[in-house]
Amino acid sequence: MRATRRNPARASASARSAAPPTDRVVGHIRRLIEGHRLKPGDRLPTERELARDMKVSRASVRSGLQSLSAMGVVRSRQGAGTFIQDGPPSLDSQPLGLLAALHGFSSEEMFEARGVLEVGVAGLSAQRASGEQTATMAEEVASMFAALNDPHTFLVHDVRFHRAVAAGSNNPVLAALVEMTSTLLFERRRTTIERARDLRESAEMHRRIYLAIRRGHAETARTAMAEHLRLAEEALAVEDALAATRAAA
Amino acid sequence: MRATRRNPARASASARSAAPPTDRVVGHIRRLIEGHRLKPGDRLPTERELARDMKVSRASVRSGLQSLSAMGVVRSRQGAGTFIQDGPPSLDSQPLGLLAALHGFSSEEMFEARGVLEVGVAGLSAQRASGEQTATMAEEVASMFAALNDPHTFLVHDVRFHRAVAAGSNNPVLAALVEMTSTLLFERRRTTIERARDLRESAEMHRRIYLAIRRGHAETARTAMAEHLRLAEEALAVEDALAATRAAA
DNA sequence: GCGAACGAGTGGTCAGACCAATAGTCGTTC
DNA sequence: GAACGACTATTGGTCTGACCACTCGTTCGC
Repeated sequence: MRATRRNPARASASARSAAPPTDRVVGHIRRLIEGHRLKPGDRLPTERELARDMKVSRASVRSGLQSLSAMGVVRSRQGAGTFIQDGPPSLDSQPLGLLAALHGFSSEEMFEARGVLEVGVAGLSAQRASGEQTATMAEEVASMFAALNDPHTFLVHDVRFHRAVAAGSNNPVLAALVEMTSTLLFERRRTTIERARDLRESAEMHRRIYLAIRRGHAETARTAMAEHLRLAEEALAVEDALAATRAAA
Repeated sequence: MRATRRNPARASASARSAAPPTDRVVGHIRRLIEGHRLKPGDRLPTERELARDMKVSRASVRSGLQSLSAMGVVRSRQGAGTFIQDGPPSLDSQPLGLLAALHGFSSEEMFEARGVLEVGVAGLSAQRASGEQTATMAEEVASMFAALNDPHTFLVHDVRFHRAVAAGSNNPVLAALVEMTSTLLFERRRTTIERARDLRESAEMHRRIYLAIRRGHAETARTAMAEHLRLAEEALAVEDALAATRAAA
C-alpha cells in the first residue's frame, strides 16, 4: 500500500484542520461574526494575535483578511487595526466593476438591471418610506435644482437621491444591490456628465418620483422611475456620442 | 547625511509607484483585462514573474491576487497557475452571505429582494428567451417532477430552473445578481428542505412560469413568478417553524 | 505501445525582519 | 491649567528567502 500521502487523517478523530490555513482564518472570523461576537465597527484581534491563537503564520492570517477586505466585510487601517465594516451594508462595487470590464457589460444591460431593481424599489419605497426618509429625498431633489449649472455636483446628488429611494424601501438587501449598480454607472457617467444638456428635465423627473413616493402612490412611483431611467439611458447615449465625436476630431 | 531613508525620489522623475504595491498589482491586472489582453480562461503570468516585472515582492503580488480571487475575478490552482475566471459571470455569493450574517438580513428581506429581481427577470425572459434556453427550463421542470420524493435533488433543480430563467433574460448583469441572491437562499434552505411538505405544488408553479415564458406572455410570467416566490416564502417559514419545534423537543 | 515514475514549475505556507502609519503618553510651553 | 508637540509602543504593510504540496509534461521501463 505505501500509504503515500494524501490528506493525513480525514475520516475520524480530529475532524478539524482539514481546510487550508487561509480558509480557516476566513471561517474563524466568519463564525465570530455569525455568533455576534463581532459587531460592525468592532476591532479584530491583531494579526499577530490571530496567527498565534490559530497556530498559523501571519502571512496566512493576512491572506484571509485580504479576502474579507476585498469582500467589504472588514477594513484595515495601518497603525490602527482591522475593523468590521460598519455603516450601511454595501457590497463593494469594485467586484461588479471588474466583472463588467471582464465580460464587457454594456450600458444598456446596466440600465436594464437598474430598471428592474429600482422600479421595484420605488414601489416599495412609496409604501413604506418614513417621513425622515422622504425628507432626505426632498433635500437631494432641491440640491439638484440648485446645481443645474454644475454637472458634477448635480451628479452627486443624483446618485444620493437614488440611494435615498433605496433606503426608503427599508430593505437592506435591495439597498445594497442598488448601491452597487448605481455606483457603477456613476463611475461611468462622471467622465461624460460635462456634456449633459438638459439637467432641468432630469431634476424634474426626480421631483416627480419623489412626489409619488411621498404621497404613497406606488404605481405612479414605479412608472416615474421607469420613465426616468429610460430618459437617463438616452442622455448617456447622447453624451457618449458627443464624446466620440470630439475624440474623432 | 546618511541618505538612509524614506522613499527615494518622489516628486519628479519616475512619476509612478505612488500607490501601494498591492493596489498596483490589482490595477495592473485590471488594465490587462480592460485592454483585452487577458480573456476569461487565460492564464496569468506566474507570481514570480509578476513580482519581477513589477518590481514588488511576491508577497505583494499574492496580496493583490488574493483580492481579485475574493472578488471572483481570478482563480488560482496550486501547481497549475492563476486563471481569469471563465464561465458565466457570477459574483461570488460569499460576499453577500457574509454581509447577510453581518447585518442579519431576514428571510423576508431576502425573498423580497428576490421578488423584485426575479419578477422583472421573468418578464424579460418571456420576451427574449431562445428556444434552447426555454428547453433548459423545461428540462429542469421535468427533473423537479421526477424528484418529488427526493427533496435535496428537487432543490438543486429548483435553483437551476431559476438560473435558467435568469439566463433567458439575456442580461448578464441581472443573471449575476439573481445567481447571487438565489444561491444565498439555497444555502439556507438546504438545511430545512427535508421537512418540506408539498413539492408537487412547487413543481407545478415552476411549470406555469415556464409555460408563460415559452409562450412569450411577459405579464403572466411575472405574475406566476411573484406568486411562486410568495408561496416559497411561506413554505420556508413553515419549515423553519417545524425545525424550531423539533429543536425544542 | 502504454503505464508508472520522475522532475521542473507553480501556487501555498512559513519564518523573521524591517518600514510606515497610528494613537496614546508625557513633558513643555504659554 | 490648558493646549501644543515630541516620543514611543503598537499595528498593519512590505520584503526576503526558504520549503511544502500539487500539477503536468516527459521519460523510463516493461
